[in-house]
Amino acid sequence: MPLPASSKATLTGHIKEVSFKKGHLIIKANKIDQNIYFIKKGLVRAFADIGESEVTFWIGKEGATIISMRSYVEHKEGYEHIELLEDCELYQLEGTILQELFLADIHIANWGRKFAELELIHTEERLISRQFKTATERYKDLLQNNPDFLQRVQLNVIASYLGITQVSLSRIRADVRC
Amino acid sequence: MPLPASSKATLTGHIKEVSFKKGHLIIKANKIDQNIYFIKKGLVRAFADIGESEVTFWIGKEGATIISMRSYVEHKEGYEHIELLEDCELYQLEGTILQELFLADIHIANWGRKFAELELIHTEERLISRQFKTATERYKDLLQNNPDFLQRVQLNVIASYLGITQVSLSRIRADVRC
DNA sequence: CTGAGATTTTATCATTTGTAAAATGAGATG
DNA sequence: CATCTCATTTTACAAATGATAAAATCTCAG
Repeated sequence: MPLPASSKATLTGHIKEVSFKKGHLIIKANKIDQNIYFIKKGLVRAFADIGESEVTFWIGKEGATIISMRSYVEHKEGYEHIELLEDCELYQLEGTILQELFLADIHIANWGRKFAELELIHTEERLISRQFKTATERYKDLLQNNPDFLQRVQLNVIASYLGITQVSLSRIRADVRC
Repeated sequence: MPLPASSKATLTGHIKEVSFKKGHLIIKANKIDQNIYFIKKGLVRAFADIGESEVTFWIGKEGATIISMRSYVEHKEGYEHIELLEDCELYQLEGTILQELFLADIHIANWGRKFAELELIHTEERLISRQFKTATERYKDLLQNNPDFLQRVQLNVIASYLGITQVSLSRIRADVRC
């Protein structure tokens, strides 16, 4: 979404650069964290605790935006942890400031709208593909669209992201090789 | 999302009421349709053609908003058909007008932002639940949250919406009865 | 280099879900 | 009422995936 120079300056004026080590939990579940981060360098996953286990439902790399969805949208406790899978350099923007900017600057409001809309399409497409594609097809899609994830992310996380067990993923990988 | 009276008046000024019969395809896949509809009365589903079969990935009733997601967001051909499951009364707003209003009225821009954000949370939660809940749990959730869907929607559509076959759904229903 | 711990793969069996076809039910129509 | 059509359920069998445990492989500090 294009932003006029003045709005862009307003935004960047409130941004500071931060970096964290691999393994750091930048956002914790069941807390309100309205901060928004943009990944300059590194790799990150969002996961939710489900009873004993955890479900990874999002992986982001350079260029992606990190938020606690429910904190950002509804100012309530989020359901996800966000963990750095690599050492990361991030741009940080305080959520409270962003909320004010949304109300003050129409270009920023539309930029925020576009962000949510694009994420929405992306999530909806994943939901649809989950609905009719086999695990093997989903793996191949990942291989096609984000081959670097396979190099950079542990397979148990990939398996969770694909909605299967690690053992199933291993079987699929063995099949695909042939 | 609260709207000041003036913005609300602007919006409603551009709205017209329309109604269609059950079975009507209000939005067709592979076309650009930027219109946005609000359901006053009735029931609607969105589905995508996948080879021979179709995947229902959204069901909306009174109060819901109907759009062709990719048309609305990216002004490209949408991937979904939207079909009326009952006779419907709808409020219609032309997409091109709405896009102009987004750029002209900051309150409407933020209203549009909020809409996308809430849809996003809802879709993400469905994706997560799809990732770790069994088909039986998803059926019980639907029973809990939208019991009327079971009365108003055919079971083959419900099955598709839950991401299972109609046979599986029938098995689950037989189990749940016991 | 070596060994401990982490990660990945294999093997086995149980369970879930899919496919196809038949049986049942519920309405509509003549 | 007889029949037709469509929706739903049931049955039988096949395929995919899950659970568990064990083996193989990889990583890296010492």
